[in-house]
Amino acid sequence: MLNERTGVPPHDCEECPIRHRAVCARCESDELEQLDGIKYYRKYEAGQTVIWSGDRMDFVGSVVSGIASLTQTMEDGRTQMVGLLLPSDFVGRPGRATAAYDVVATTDIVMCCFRKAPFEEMMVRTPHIAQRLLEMTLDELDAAREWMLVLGRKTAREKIASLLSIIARRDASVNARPDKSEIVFDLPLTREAMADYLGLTLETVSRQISALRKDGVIALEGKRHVTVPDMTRLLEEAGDDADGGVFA
Amino acid sequence: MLNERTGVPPHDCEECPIRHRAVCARCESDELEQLDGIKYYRKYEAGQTVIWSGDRMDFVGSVVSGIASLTQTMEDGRTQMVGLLLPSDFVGRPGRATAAYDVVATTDIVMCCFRKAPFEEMMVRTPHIAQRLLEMTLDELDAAREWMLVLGRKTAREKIASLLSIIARRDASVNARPDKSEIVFDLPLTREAMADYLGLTLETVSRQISALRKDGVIALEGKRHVTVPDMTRLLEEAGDDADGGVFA
DNA sequence: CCGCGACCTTGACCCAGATCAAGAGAACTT
DNA sequence: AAGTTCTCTTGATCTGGGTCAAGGTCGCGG
Repeated sequence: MLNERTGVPPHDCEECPIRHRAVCARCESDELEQLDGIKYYRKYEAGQTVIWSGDRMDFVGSVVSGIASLTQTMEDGRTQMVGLLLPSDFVGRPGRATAAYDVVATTDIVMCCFRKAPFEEMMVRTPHIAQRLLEMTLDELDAAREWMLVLGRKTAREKIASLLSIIARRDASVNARPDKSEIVFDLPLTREAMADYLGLTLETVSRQISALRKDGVIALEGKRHVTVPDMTRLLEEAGDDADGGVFA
Repeated sequence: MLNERTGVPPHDCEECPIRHRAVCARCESDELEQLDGIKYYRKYEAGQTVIWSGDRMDFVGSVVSGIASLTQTMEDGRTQMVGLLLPSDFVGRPGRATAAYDVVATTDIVMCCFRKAPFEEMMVRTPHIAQRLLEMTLDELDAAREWMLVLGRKTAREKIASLLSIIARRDASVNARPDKSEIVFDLPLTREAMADYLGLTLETVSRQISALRKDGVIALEGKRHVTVPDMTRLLEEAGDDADGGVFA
């Protein structure tokens, strides 16, 4: 659902009917057009749970605005975020009846949903869509495996730098500023959410962010507004060589 | 590529043309039949690298026998295994020109390969196959995310128990012994490979295996032959409730 | 039979990150 | 404006697992 590796921008609507109406005003006619009546928008507030793991899931859809997360929880309360859902990311799995993870709105979000049965019918009629879904799922798989390296082998500092890189990159693809080399964005996650994503505690997240600030790798205004003066430096800190890794 | 979550046995050939000739002698006529000439078998010895990350990859295929692994490596040598390829698991990604990870033969392996271009042509002609591939990719994605929880939040002991559970389960689905409740199998991985999969060092792996043996959770004969007297106990040690988690 | 190399085990010590604890901002209610 | 709550920071201390080091076991080739 997240698409860090390829970083496909959200507006490639011609070849991406799924993302169509959810994010792109340009597209006016499409297969999905015929689906009106089975398509609906839905809003959730920050902190609300969209679906609980194990629940019946009778829709698929994509995030229009805001950020949601996929989370797994153990009985004793330990939690691990397994995916970030940014605008244009797809939610739900054709052919599966129930949700495998909790989906939680991290900020206020709007989702564009399709009832699952008709969507699946359309998938069978329209091979194009199945192909596109396969493509997207492979992207998600790459992102998940990239993240396994982060979780298994990187230090806390590298983990933070990796996360900031990904967010910076996603943000940059939306708000391109070709004139200036520095990248500015707002962190869409609390320290706790970052910790859940990185397999750390929130205290460690806080300390490492402070350390990166102290070392001039990033600058902070308030708690959430981040400036990255030198992206190459941040990538080095993430343990990726500048042109490989997450940005390949 | 690995399929821990659903644990689909390797012989569902009627609905799984991809696995067809690679693993199942029953299937005699199929789309893939027509592909002879573009299909070939290949052997690798334990330790050999099948493909290097970044290399051009002009085939797809599946593992017939033996075990291979998908591995990522950082410049400084830290490595993380991101997938285990057991017999019947699929390798390669339609639509991608290069390999994203190193594929290494962990034991001697035989692979059944198809040249990629004709395979992709067939995929377009045969929607059935695209659907099946999507299904398999979703399974892999689930397995990868399951593993993110293991890497991010579990203790060393839980990690070992999780890995043993997965191997026991895969093995059990092949060599079902309905008469006895205890499960017996040979570890197909060195301590170092286990460490790379679990995000640990080989010393910690060794210590935790010793601890599980001392506590009667498993029994060892030699270094590789494992007996699990009580699977429920092992699952508890893995931090999964007995009927949830990896075995869901 | 011996020596060698691959694999594994165990011990001693150390450190990155967890845990526990205290408090500071900032955005709300009332 | 004062309280409340949510979020974040920072300090002090503890510990799980990493690191370094020293064998042990087994299979293989000479």
